[in-house]
Amino acid sequence: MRMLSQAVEDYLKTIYKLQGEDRVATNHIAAVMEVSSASVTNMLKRLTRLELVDYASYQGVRLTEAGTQVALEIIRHHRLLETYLKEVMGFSWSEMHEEAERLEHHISEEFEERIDEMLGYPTHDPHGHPIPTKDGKIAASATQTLAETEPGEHVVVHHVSDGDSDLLDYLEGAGLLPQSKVQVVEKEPFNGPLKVALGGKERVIGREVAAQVFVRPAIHRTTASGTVASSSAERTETK
Amino acid sequence: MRMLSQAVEDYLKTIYKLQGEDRVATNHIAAVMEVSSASVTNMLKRLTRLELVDYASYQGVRLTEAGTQVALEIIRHHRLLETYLKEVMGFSWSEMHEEAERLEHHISEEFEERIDEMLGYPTHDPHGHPIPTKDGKIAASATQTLAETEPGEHVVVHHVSDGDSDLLDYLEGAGLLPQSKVQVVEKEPFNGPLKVALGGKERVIGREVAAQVFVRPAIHRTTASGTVASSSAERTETK
DNA sequence: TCTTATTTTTAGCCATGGCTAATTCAGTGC
DNA sequence: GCACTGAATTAGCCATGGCTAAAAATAAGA
Ligand SMILES: [Mn+2]
Ligand SMILES: [Mn+2]
Ligand SMILES: [Mn+2]
Ligand SMILES: [Mn+2]
Repeated sequence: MRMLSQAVEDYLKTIYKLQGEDRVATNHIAAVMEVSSASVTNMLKRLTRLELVDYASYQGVRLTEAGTQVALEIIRHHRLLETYLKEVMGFSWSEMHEEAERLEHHISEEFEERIDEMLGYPTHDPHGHPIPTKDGKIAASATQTLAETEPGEHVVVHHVSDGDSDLLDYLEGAGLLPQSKVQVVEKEPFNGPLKVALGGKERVIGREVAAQVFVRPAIHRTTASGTVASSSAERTETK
Repeated sequence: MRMLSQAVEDYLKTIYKLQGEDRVATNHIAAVMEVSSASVTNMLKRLTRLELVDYASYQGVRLTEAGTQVALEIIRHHRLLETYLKEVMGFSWSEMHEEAERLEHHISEEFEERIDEMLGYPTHDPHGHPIPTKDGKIAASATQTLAETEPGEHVVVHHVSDGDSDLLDYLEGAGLLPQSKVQVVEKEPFNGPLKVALGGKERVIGREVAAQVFVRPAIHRTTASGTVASSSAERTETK
């Protein structure tokens, strides 16, 4: 396939993220990408010619298999870059995302390979999002949020929303990053705050924040030393 | 200044490299950049509107002070990136240059700052080319080549040409990289090969290769331990 | 079913940055 | 001073990817 432009790659990535079971609406893409609907229609026609999407006027759009592979390749770049920028280069949450958003379109396969190796072939980025493999497979993510978790339940943070970097700074301070073990102690009614226990301390967090924290049930097991360890069930269904 | 495109940045960089004392010709830029002369004229008009060049029809072009600063900023990115890609990420000579050529247009000031710091604020890239400072100053380079060096002269390799990566691989194997101490032993006439001494061994190299190796006279001094050390006179005139 | 509201597309415009072919300019030789 | 030649510019085209405003299609409500 001929070199794809940054614009084409960003459209494919956006469609990938918006498409669940059903087709994605023109206006939806326009809203997320902050461009006019007319621009979206124009691009969808070109993506159709490139056989990267399956599109019919007024019927919305879906990625073809080829389009999906391109989207996953870009997402792989993005997530490997974020991991590298944060772990190796010490970028903050906000800088990291912005930088990865640009560089994802400009690194070579060689560069991708090097950072993957330097990072020890990570499977998840700093947000806890799965990193697609080189051959375009991606692990499933957790769908349960901390806000939906019932008091008494023991969970492990799987991933956190990557939309708001101020939120990420807050979550980092609160210790609510991927791998953290959390227990919900209490939930105030009427969408009130949650009292959670983590790292031996109790802490109150708002319902909105809790809805951005995705969790998996913790698995309890007794270690050789007799202490109780827990971790999330890591299902790696590739869908 | 508004965000400049990759094309604009590459034109400025090319003009910077071509301009010595006098103005640069349209055809010269076209040849180096492998675009048509018409495209160059078109771009020069736009660069003029942006006040990045001083251009008059049929009279050639020169960078303005603003244009020079942009060019130096891009060259700084390029050379810091090359150093990082080679030293930290283990890229080869050929991959390194290609990668830097693209990434130089897409890294943030933050990224530039981080790699500068991680590298310990280097003054020269792996070719021995000076890295412009953040405030747009650049050290002078050596102008004498090994081919011009007379037998008996002791010199230190200052920088090597960065045009041909196969040549760079060869020079690396020959030990003719920046900082290497070399003595010309013999020069065959009629543009014949040179016999040089370096690292305690003698070696024969072609005149063409020697013309791509830039050197400075070695300064001899006696160390405390009695051995003789030499290094090049590092003049850092910023021009 | 018919009207209305919403979504989407079309039409037409613009900037960027390429290209080829035709023309114009500047310098050299006569 | 004039013709010639090579360099440079102009004219006119194209693809990409934005935009606004108008028109058309679809979905929803009475
Ligand atoms: Mn991100
Ligand atoms: Mn992007
Ligand atoms: Mn280079
Ligand atoms: Mn470049």
